[in-house]
Amino acid sequence: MKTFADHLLTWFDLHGRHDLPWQQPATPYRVWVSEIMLQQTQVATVIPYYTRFMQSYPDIARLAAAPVDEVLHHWSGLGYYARCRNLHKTAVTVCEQYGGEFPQRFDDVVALPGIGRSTAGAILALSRGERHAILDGNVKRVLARYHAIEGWPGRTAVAAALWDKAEQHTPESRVADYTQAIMDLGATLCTRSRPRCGDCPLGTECQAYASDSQADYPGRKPKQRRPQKATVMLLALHGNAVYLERRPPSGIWGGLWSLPEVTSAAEVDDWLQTRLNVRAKTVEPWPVLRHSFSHYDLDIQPLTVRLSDVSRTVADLPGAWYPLDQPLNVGLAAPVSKLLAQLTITH
DNA sequence: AACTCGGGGAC
DNA sequence: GTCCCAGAGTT
Repeated sequence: MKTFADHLLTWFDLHGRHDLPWQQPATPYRVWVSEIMLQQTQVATVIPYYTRFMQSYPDIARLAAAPVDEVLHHWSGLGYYARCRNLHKTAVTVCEQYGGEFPQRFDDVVALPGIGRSTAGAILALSRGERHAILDGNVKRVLARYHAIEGWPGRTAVAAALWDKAEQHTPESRVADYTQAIMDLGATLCTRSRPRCGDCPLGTECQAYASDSQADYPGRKPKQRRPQKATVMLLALHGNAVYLERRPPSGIWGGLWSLPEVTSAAEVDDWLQTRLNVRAKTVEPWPVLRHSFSHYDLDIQPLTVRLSDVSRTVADLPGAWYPLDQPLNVGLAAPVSKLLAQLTITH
């Protein structure tokens, strides 16, 4: 009697992905970085970031030694920036507490910041072949269909049922291949829309396929309306430089550099006076830029502000002036990058 | 249990 | 436009 894993492994040898950048070699460090980048992020999006990251930080010691701002610069545009700060924090921890060798015990791995149950399992399974289950978006979809598990996986009971199945199916041998195999199946064949069930090694053992109800699994998240928010971003110009401030570590775009914000155009003069101790020579509005997050829409009103005189600017500014003609070696929020790029063009 | 955290690919 | 992606941390 061939098991779930047997079918999957046979299929994987022929049709799985064997040439992803983090598979050669699949060291704990390289797998770890890939797993963090791949959290809620598609493979095609990650690959160029991963390649650049590995060129700059070929080992964990180099990552730990780098300034967090420089690491965030490599992450800029990838989203979920807490992942990056936790990555750097973990690199420092591993170098200081584990002598630069990634820990091998599951409890030690899952205790590291940014590494949860699934990511810890993936690291140990993929890089060391240890028997641990994973439960990412691919595995959830495959197992929800195979066992016809109803309900949204975000619900605790549904997630628990899926974890149960994930543990049960994980084989004793070839764990690394199996882990890659079930992800590959979900990514290339058991896709969210139009799954290619005719080519699936699981065949009619899949309960969803057997009842032609693939589209019902996994259950959808109950949908909610996105709130609308608005802000005003100031492109405060002093000669060839623009004024940027670092955002607080928590909250949206945490730790990134961004344009200063006010709640309305009427507050611009006030802000310039209190923060920079200057007045505006000209204020020029740009077209509103809509930036959509998964949980709200943000309408950004950019204002170009030319300053009358910056010689009296207060000494201990919370931000800094960045020359527009030089590359910015810091993390920038995506819409801020867009605005600065346009600003550079129009100059 | 619900909320927060990004940006983009696929449709 | 919607949905969701190799999820985790906070409240």
